[in-house]
Amino acid sequence: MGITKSEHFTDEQNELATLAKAIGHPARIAIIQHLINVNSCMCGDIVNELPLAQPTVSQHLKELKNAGLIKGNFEGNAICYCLNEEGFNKIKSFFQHINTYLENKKNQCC
Amino acid sequence: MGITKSEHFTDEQNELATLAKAIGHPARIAIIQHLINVNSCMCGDIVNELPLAQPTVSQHLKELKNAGLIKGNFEGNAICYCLNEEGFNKIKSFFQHINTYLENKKNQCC
DNA sequence: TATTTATATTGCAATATTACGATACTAGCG
DNA sequence: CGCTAGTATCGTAATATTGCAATATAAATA
Repeated sequence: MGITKSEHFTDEQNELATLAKAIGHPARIAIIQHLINVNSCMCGDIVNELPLAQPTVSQHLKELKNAGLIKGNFEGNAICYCLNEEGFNKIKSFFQHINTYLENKKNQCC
Repeated sequence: MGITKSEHFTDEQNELATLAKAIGHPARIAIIQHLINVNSCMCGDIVNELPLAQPTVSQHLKELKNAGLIKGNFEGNAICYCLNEEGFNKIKSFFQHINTYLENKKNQCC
């Protein structure tokens, strides 16, 4: 139905899913990578970096912001975007957990 | 349009997005967590663990499998699913890159 | 072979996402 | 104030995702 039954899952599961989903689009991956490359904060010229129209980029930025993966500060009439540690820290432990498990597993199955 | 302009992005960006997208659903997070918990491989009783109907679970498993995050082996008439290191390793370096960046950044902006 | 068990596939309805043109909003500048 | 540059929001079309009932498939077992 296109509707996710979030109420049946734990808060942690829903939160991790929201974060992963926000990352799950090539344009948003590109935005994250670009924010890492231009070490100092970037503003709206992210639009120039992407093959997408300004409203579309704006929408992607909004989703990353809502998920807590980036933050944006007003600087005059422009906006300075950068990565938000908080969001990434939340996913970090999830993947660390998986990696630890996979390292110890040693093909017990499959 | 619901259509992603994948052709405008790099293979790496598309691949990372596909992986993240596959993880970006609470049911699929739950499946991954369950596969970690029951250290030995699980079969179809994942269905019993989730508040979803069997066809829905089957569909989620398929998506995780297509993304390369799990694999499934036939064992008699049942199927043994487990995590697939390959898929997780691909995301690993992406997040490590981000973490290294964030650790060195020290609030230069925003 | 018929039955059971385990899983996948099909088909469809409901909803979500993606993309963009048009437009609105906001801050700085002349 | 009027204008411009930078962003956000609205509205809408196209497509994707989610979920499930019904059904198909496959292996084991009686």
